[in-house]
Amino acid sequence: MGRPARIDRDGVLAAGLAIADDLGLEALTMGAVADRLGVTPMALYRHVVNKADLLDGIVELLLTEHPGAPADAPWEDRLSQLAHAIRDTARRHPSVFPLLLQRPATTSAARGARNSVYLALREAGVNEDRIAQTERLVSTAILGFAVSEVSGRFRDHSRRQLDADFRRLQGMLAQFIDTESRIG
Amino acid sequence: MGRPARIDRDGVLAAGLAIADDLGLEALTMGAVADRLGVTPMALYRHVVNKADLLDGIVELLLTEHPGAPADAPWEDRLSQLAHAIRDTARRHPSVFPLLLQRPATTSAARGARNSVYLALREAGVNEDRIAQTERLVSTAILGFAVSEVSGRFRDHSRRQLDADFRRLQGMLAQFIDTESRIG
DNA sequence: ACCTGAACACCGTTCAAGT
DNA sequence: ACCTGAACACCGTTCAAGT
Repeated sequence: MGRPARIDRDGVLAAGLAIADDLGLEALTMGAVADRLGVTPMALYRHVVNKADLLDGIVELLLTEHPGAPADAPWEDRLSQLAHAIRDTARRHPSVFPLLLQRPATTSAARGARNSVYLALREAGVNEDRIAQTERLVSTAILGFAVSEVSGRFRDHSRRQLDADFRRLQGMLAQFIDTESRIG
Repeated sequence: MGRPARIDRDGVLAAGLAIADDLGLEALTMGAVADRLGVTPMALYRHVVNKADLLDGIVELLLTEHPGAPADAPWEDRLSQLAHAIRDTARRHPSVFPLLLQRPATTSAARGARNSVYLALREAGVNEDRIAQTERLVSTAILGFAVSEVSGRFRDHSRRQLDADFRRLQGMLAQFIDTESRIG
């Protein structure tokens, strides 16, 4: 006989993300998530297979957070917007974001994000058989910077300085893409 | 009345690193470290203040692992050697290495590594007031790539492909430094 | 000075039992 | 179908006690 579910997977993931954002990754326990949902820890196991699955789901949330850039803007602007969106996501979720650099981007949300970059690089004139490699290097540089920034590696630097660093990083990547497109 | 110490801090850190290397970060418990040293977990607390301190110490070990590049080689070679040394360290310690991106590089070992890059950039002709920023971007790109590689983000790519990516990354950074040196 | 035994609060996870 | 109570193995950490 069915009982109406009081919690669901999305709710569990959202509660977990909120805890990590507010209190840090080590405060993200099954008990804390359960408390926030008004339920016992054991109830969570119907909705996530274990804590690793919970973490995977939370990281996946980050990828679906921002919509893709408008397709009509010039590719330079779209790439720049994408970079800023990544940086903003990192700032909103400093505890969870670093995990993005540590798992294979094989989910459909990850593929979607990657494809936005592919489209822009194609439009930039990068040769087809160089696009995947160029995307890896560009994305890795942006992610690496965002992780460093939100997890404290640049703790001693001002926001102003980090903004300047980020602009310079974007300049470096633009130059790189430009060179790639000439190799064609 | 003194009793000869059976373990010391360096031994504790080394044992911890070995466990993380062999069995992964989640196997790195106070109990596992103690077992490896033939001692009870409580004995560790005389040599590390707590588990966070143990982790900090282990990460610090990574920085002192490889000696600086020979100072007489041309700066391009020194920078390239440094990049390869970082990548090698990442491969030797895939579980612990990602933490490097997540803490402020304020220890003396970190300062030493950073200074090697400063020297090379100065020799490359980068203007003094641009050197620190250039170092941050170059180091972050290398670290970000190395972390991605060893923690599974590029799981689906062959070693051959990743070697090619790394070469391309170094090319991008060389071009960047070249541009910086022209701005002078 | 250095290590241990006992003890505590907490954590992830299971399983049978309740509704 | 969904949640809970009881239970288990494990974890980090403390403190007083042993040598």
